[in-house]
Amino acid sequence: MDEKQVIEYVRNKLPDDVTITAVAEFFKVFGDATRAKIMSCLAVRDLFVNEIAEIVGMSVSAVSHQLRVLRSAKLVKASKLGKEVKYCLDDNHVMQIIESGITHINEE
Amino acid sequence: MDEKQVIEYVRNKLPDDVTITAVAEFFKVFGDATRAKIMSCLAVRDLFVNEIAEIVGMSVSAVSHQLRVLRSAKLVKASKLGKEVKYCLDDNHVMQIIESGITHINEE
DNA sequence: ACTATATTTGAACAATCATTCAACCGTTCA
DNA sequence: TGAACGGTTGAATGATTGTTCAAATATAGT
Repeated sequence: MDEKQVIEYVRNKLPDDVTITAVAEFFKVFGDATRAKIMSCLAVRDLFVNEIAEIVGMSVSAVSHQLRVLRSAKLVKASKLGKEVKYCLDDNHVMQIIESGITHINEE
Repeated sequence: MDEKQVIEYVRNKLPDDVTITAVAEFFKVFGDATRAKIMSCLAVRDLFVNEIAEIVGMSVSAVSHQLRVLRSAKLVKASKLGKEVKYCLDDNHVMQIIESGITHINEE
C-alpha cells in the first residue's frame, strides 16, 4: 500500500464529517466542571435551580446559563412547577458516560 | 426533608471536586472536531503525523499541537521510527467512548 | 395592583483555546 | 559537513466560552 492508498483507505473508514462534528459538540458539553457537577447533582435527585446553585456554590444566573447549554444538548429536562423550575437528567445513559470518564481516569 | 437537608443530602452523594474536575478535563479533550477526527483515524490504523495531516486536511503543525494534547491526556501514544513518528491510540477503550457519543446522537 | 420570589436573558469582560507562521531540533542520506 | 525531510515548539492572533451584573419575565401571595 503506497502513501496515497493509505490516505484513501483511512478516509473511507472514517465517520462522516457531520457525525464527527456532532460528537465533538456533544462531548464539549461534558468538558466543563460546572456542567459536570450539575449533572452529577441531578443524578442524585431532581432539583430546582436555586438548589443546584446552592449545592455547586455558584450564582443562580451562572447555573441557569449552563442549564440552557445542557438543555439544548438534551442532557437535562426542565418542568415548570409554579414559580420554580425542576430539572432532571433527560437520559439515564448520561451518567453512564460520566462514569466511563471516571473509569478511564482511575485506570492509571 | 427541608431545604438545608436536601443540599447536604445531594452534596454528600457527589463525587469529590477533584474527580469531577478531572472528568471534565478528560471530556474536554474529546470536545474538538480536529481531535475527534485524529482519534478516529488512529482507530483505523497507526499513522505518521504527515499522514494524519493529509487525511484530516490540516497543517502538520496544527495536527502536532493537537497530538500533544491527546498525548498528555494519555489518549494516544507516540513512537519514533527514524525521522518519523508513528502514533496509535493509547487505550482501546478510547474509541468506545466516542462510539457511545455517536450512539447518544443517533438516539433522536 | 403591588411586592416578593424564582428564573431567564443579554451585554460585557476576562480567560481559554485552536490555528498559523516562523524558527528550531533531530535524523537520514549524499 | 551540509542539505533535505519529518516533526515539534513558541509567540501571536482571532474566535469561543464561562461568569458576572443588571434588567427582564413570570408566577404567587397580599
